[in-house]
Amino acid sequence: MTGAGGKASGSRGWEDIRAEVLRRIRAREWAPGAQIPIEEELAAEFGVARATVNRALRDLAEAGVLERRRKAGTRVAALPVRKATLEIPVIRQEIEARGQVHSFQVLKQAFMEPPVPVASRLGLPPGIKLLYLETLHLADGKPFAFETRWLNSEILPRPMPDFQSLSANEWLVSHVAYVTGDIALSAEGASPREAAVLGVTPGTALFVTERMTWTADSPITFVRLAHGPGYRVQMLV
Amino acid sequence: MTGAGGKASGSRGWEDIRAEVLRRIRAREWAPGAQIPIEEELAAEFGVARATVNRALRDLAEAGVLERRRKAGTRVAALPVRKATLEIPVIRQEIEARGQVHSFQVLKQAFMEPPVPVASRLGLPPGIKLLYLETLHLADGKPFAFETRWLNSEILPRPMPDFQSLSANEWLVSHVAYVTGDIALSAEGASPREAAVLGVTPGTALFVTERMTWTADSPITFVRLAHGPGYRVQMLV
DNA sequence: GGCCATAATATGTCTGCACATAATATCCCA
DNA sequence: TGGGATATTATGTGCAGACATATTATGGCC
Repeated sequence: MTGAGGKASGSRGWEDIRAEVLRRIRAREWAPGAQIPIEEELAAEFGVARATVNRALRDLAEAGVLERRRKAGTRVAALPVRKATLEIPVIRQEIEARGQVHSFQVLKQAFMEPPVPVASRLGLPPGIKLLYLETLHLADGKPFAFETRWLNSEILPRPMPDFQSLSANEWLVSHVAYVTGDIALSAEGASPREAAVLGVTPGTALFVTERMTWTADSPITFVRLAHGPGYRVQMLV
Repeated sequence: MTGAGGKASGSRGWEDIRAEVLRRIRAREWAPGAQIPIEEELAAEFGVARATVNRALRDLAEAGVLERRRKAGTRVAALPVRKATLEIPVIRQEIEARGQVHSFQVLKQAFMEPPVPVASRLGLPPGIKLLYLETLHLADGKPFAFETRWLNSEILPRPMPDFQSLSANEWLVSHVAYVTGDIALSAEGASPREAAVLGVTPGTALFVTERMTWTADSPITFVRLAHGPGYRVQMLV
């Protein structure tokens, strides 16, 4: 058997169950919107415990293929929301994964009042000062991404980390671990400043990611990354 | 109790266990890279079954917070790969979710040989003909996204669906359910054709998504969506 | 000392049972 | 007939025990 310690007959582990359910959905034996048999029936049919069926169906529900509700049963999603998982590595890893060498330059570092939109999205009162950093990330010495970051200095230890030698990005992931946040992706024309830093002509289409992160109690940072031409984000569905 | 039928003492369900583990990680009681106690010890400590601890730790591992290997044990991810989940709705839903009205125009429909890169990425021999569709999606009558699609006509029923009245997008999700695929996101300057169709000036930064989808046996479709200025993709971490 | 077979170990999964919970169906009474 | 209390039901979660699997650690052999 694939997994464990019971009987087994035709199908084996929960992944086999999942595969078979998926096959029936694809083959339209179970049409979109239709209800599928209850866990007990499936367990009996496949000759496994209900927990095993539950594991398989739960997995498909997480993937958006099934919709489950107590008492109401399980049905095939009518308009399935496809979900893709994006893995957001640290920039250094991203560059090294391409076989290139990562380096960076801190172009600016100062305590400043953030623009109102940044402060309000971080949930901070206006007038408070944050650490502002401008960093250029290079891959094999060529501009890769331009980072502008507002950082809540409350969370920094003293003495403050030296962001000239360790990027704020990496300091944060390894010292303020496991925050929540949101990400926005967009396309924007390069501003004159961005164009100059990245070595492109103003107006060039840049791939921009903006991230806001916070812990339960306090806001951490707002980052904007402007990626040079040719940057692509790949995801598997 | 939160969940079920056993003893219980301090902590209750697997979500409480997960929360407590996460708290210890955030509090640096368990540092990044460090190994955490084995499931049995945690189960004893929390007064739950090992399966419950397993559920909690598995969930954190899926989220990228923990790294688990048989025999090697469980450790806190040193450089956590943050994972964000992107939900890809059908365009109509996306527009309607903004409170706007969706409509679309099919600008072109023809059987053609696809460009070599498209054919090869779909795993098709050169020279085969595919259905090519150009569609402009509108939100409240204003250009929203320009869709160019190559569609494997083998999978279409005859008579062919009328893509003038039902977008290929929606026909596919409800008739060729649950395919796998990949997605690429990028920023590109508008080509003259795209600029004309979307009503912007050439070179304007467009947010481009390209999707390739296939079933186990055969390729389905390649779509490129060029979104007008201001388009943003939001994700939660 | 180096290498391969073997033991040890932590996680992965399954069974069978039980109770919890949420949501729907049903029934009863005004 | 309407509406609220109650029964029913499918999923959600838990427990204990067991076996499976992947790795790592160990030991013996040459």
